[in-house]
Amino acid sequence: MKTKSKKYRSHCPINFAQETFGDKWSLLIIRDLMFKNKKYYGEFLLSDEKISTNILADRLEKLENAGLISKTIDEENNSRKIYSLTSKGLDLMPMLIEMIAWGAKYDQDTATPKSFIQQYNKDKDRLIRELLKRLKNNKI
Amino acid sequence: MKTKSKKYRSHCPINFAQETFGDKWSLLIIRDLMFKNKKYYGEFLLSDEKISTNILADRLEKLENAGLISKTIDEENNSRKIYSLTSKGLDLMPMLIEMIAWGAKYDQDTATPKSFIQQYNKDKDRLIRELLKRLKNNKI
DNA sequence: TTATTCTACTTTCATTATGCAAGTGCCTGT
DNA sequence: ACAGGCACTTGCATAATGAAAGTAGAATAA
Repeated sequence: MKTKSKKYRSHCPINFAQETFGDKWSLLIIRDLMFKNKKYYGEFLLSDEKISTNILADRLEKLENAGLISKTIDEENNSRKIYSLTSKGLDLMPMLIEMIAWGAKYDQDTATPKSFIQQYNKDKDRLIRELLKRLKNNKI
Repeated sequence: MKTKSKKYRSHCPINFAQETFGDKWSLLIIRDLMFKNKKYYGEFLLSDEKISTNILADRLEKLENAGLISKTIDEENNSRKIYSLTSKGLDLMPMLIEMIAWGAKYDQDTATPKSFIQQYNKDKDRLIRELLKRLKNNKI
């Protein structure tokens, strides 16, 4: 793990966000951690989009360096690592919820469950609170 | 402009969004259209991040093909094109607002004005309505 | 104890995307 | 007619991506 002082193209917040996770894979890893209860390297490899192993390793390292995720050793199996979201990573949830709503609206073949959109339309903030609670409980 | 039927890696809404605008430049163009009242090719080139001309042309074409922006000829000068957001593009505003809020929170050198964050904290929906109204007025 | 399997990566190399610089071609104003 | 503005294109070097195979240490089975 090399430490490098990152130079940003600008300090526009959108550019900052894009430079932090604006590639085709990073947010899919965040998604797996946030909505699919995944935590192991091997689990990320199983997602539909079929990330390759070298890219996954690279992105996990970058996301950890950016402070969005953290890595710990699994107590039950020392050859296994547990990845989880930091608070900085969890704070992406409102943005991801809006991204899901947009994607669900414009992809006619979207995999988004109707119940999700219903909850989004009914009470967005409540939806976020519930999802955060669910994440917390699964961590035990 | 070639028409190609796009194959998606999956129909997860987050993946759909990432495949549509998940590179390092597309959202900066959307940002310029949405928050900075830009509309000409030459104006996008002036942004702080210094996009190069070939990448800009490529992204404008992709965004147009994806239905996020549209291109018309400037009536006052036929050698000039006007780029503007479609409703599909405008619908990205809630997501971008959340992205700005996140970026402003975690970039200590953020260029985000305090007033923006204050308005965001006070009444998010109102902020979005005001921004949309402002965009509409500038189009006249 | 030895062998096999799990798990998380690395490495290699071909393909694709990016980025700089320079060039093209169509208006437009003088 | 000509200079300049405007929206791109083209060429080429460099960087990122992706598929496949390889490595290394811990766990499990024989």
